[in-house]
Amino acid sequence: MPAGRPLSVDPIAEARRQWEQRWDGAEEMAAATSIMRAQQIVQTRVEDVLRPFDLTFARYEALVLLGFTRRGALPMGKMGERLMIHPTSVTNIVDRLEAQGFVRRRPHQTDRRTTLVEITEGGRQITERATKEVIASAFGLGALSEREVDQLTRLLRKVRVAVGDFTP
Amino acid sequence: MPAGRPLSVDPIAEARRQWEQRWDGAEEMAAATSIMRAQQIVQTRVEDVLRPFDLTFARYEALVLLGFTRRGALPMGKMGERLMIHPTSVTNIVDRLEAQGFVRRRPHQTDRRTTLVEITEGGRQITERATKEVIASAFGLGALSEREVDQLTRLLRKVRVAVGDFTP
DNA sequence: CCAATGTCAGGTTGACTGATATGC
DNA sequence: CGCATATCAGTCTACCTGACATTG
Repeated sequence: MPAGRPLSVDPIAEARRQWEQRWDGAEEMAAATSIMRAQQIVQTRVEDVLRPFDLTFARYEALVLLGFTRRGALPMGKMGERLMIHPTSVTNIVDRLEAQGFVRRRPHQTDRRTTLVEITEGGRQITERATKEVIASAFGLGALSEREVDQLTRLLRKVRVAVGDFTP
Repeated sequence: MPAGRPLSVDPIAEARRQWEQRWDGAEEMAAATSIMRAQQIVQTRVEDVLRPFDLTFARYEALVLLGFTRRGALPMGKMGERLMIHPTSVTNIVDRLEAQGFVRRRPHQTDRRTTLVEITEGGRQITERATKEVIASAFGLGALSEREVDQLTRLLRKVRVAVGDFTP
């Protein structure tokens, strides 16, 4: 997964060592760099699993979200809000999912400005099949115990709260 | 920072609740999604700070890396290895940094295949100035205590080891 | 001859900005 | 009228693959 061969020393620990010789905040630098790398690991691991299904992580998340709703449908705007992505990215992602037959656009009953996105039966099926594999991959976090996984979620929740993702 | 307004409930906690009603691995899903979001937060925070310097996170990391070396120079390949990025990405990043005058390409003394990338005086200066601001931003992790920051680094190190980033 | 190094061309994804058509 | 909703065009970063020239 790394670009090259495994290094003989932890590159982040090494950077931290150098950083603290001239600057403050070496701990934050190390944590931030670790987050950047961990994201890459999770994304690569999940996308490797999703590739045979012709899905990316972003499109997979959209399908899962739609599958969670009662009617299997959401307005474009709501999707962007829940997935925390840009409105034009929603358009882009829904375009692709629709071309694959996994969702379809439907007019809203009362508000003709809004477009509803509805998951299709095919979309539901591929979500089920893909999810089995994603779970098996443990999102690339198989090295952590259940306790550590929860600890991680809890720590990162503080970061998300601080930035105003939601009102706790 | 979020795409829309803050939500009234933690979207990840909500996804976890729904996920565990039908599938296994809800804890890993929540942690993985938290990592994805945290990366976005860190990246956005740092890039906001770096924008006035006309630097991206990737280019800033390259400058910091070069500044850490004794001679202020590294072969392209080594840079990609240490930064864990693709060879063509190294070319791209060095192209831009060179156009900005922050690095320059130099031939290697003995191996004429390799290109050395050397940080310039201007590159060093902008690194110093940018770093002051980056430290002040705490990489977007200001909500965590020093202990929590280290805890985070430690947890994510396990993930990196498991994927073979380096030999511990 | 084979391996390593860096570059280039071309394709993909997703994010962003700014403008626009439509409808509340 | 202002505001919301979604789209479109165009730009950008970063990644990847495959090919290539040069050199060890």
